[in-house]
Amino acid sequence: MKPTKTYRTPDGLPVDIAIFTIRSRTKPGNYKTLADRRLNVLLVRRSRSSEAYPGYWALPGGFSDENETLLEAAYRELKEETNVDREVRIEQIKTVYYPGRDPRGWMPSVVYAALVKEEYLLNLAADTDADEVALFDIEEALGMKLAFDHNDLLKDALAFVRAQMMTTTIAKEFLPDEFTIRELYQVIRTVVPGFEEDIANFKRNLLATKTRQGLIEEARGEDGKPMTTDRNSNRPAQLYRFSGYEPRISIYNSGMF
Amino acid sequence: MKPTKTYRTPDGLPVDIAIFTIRSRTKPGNYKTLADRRLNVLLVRRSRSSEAYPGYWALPGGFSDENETLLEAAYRELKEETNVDREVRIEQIKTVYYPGRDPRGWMPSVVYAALVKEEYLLNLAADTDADEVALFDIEEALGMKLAFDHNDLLKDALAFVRAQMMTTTIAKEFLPDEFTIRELYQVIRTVVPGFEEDIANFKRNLLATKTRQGLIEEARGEDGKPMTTDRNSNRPAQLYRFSGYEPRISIYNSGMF
DNA sequence: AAAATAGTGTCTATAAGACATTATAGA
DNA sequence: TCTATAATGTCTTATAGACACTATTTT
Repeated sequence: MKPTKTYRTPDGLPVDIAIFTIRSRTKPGNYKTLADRRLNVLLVRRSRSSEAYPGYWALPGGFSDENETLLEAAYRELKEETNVDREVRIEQIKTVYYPGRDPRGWMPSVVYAALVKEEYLLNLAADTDADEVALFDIEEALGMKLAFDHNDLLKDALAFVRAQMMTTTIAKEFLPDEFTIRELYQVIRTVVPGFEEDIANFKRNLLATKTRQGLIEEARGEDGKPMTTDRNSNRPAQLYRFSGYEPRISIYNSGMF
Repeated sequence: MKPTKTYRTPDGLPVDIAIFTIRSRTKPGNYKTLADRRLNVLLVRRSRSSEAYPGYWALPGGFSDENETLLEAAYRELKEETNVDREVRIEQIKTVYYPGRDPRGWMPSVVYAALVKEEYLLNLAADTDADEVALFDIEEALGMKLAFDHNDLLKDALAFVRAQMMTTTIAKEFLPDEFTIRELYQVIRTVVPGFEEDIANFKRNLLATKTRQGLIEEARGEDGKPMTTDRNSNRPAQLYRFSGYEPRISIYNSGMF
């Protein structure tokens, strides 16, 4: 029941944001080869001793104010930390509070995850203020002792992104509009290492069949000719794009519903 | 960036909860027949003119305090509204805030959904306080003008429950441990009307096959004999239970991963 | 030729979907 | 005999999964 009470207006709701990106590193070698991809997360460090966890790395965050939505606050955070101002997918993960989660007192947190293309983060260091900002391999970040309960929050955000990776087409947030089968495959595996498939079958499963819409389709130029790329190999590879079909899957019928 | 500021501690975070149940109504007639099932949601009405929306129906809600978790607050709400104190599945849906959502000022809300078995709600009226409490057919509730933005919150909670219904075994929250195929089918259809399958194929898809684990399995008594019920029909029907297998589905391979 | 990725082809078991039919029990 | 649900059976066809093989381009 909503008790009758007089409200003291709080200053704003804390918002923390796990900013994920996939970094590609081209392997050295005499031949063109597939880049290494690693899932990274952006962390910040505040050294001021006025902070509760001085010197600890933490998820970036701040206070939403009463003149903005929570999502707007998340975008503002993203902008402040990375100077990224473009169309970026941001998902609300969860809201947490439990007694003692912040030594300063009553402090809930609304956690968001942002999925950012690597290219958008090129000028990362340049655009942030005096605080330290860096990208970490996700495994490394999970192994660090982060400020507050940010290890838990990061774990939750990661689980969310993993689940989304398998059930939606967020893979596109980490890929250019046109991509090769192996790039897509690699992005999925980067986020969900357990995923493993025969590439040939993988591809066949994604293209349209007689009874099923395709998740992806061949990219064709204006002339109607198939588009290819040789960025990953000497032999040019067909480019694909997502078809726009977003299947809704179900455990109760093996098809879509 | 977390600004350095002094915190005024808020009173607590508002929590609203959409309490869903499926009500069965046995159809009159000379022969035993499948009960009608309807998805219902619990709403409350506060008439005090001190309220912001006096006389409007609303999702039950209240303030979490700094000595409890948000989930505990949701369970407390559930208990206060329905006197249900048992194992009930509660899911956090989302947290909302935008300027102007509450005329009284800065007022976010953490929204939960609870899935409650009908039997638990038998003594509903008896156990609540002076405020009006009632169950509404979901369609009816969506058609009403609810207090605040509760129409939106309800819609979100419903969408969440529908998605979960198709991708997890929450159907069990609305069923006894042992159920017939048609009961399960009916529960799913009650929540997701678009779902439609040939019952024979539906059943075959849920049982184990040579290459796939079963979602459900035949219920057998201690003597090893198949358990049946005649609650829906004159001819006894086989009872089933969920096997405990929770498939994780993916759009990238038609099997599970 | 070597290296690396790209792409094709084929075979088989299986299960999905459509549909028809039979069974059971009580009124 | 009627009503309602329960249960079984069958046929066809697509396709998932396994695996082997060929192709292309640059160094």
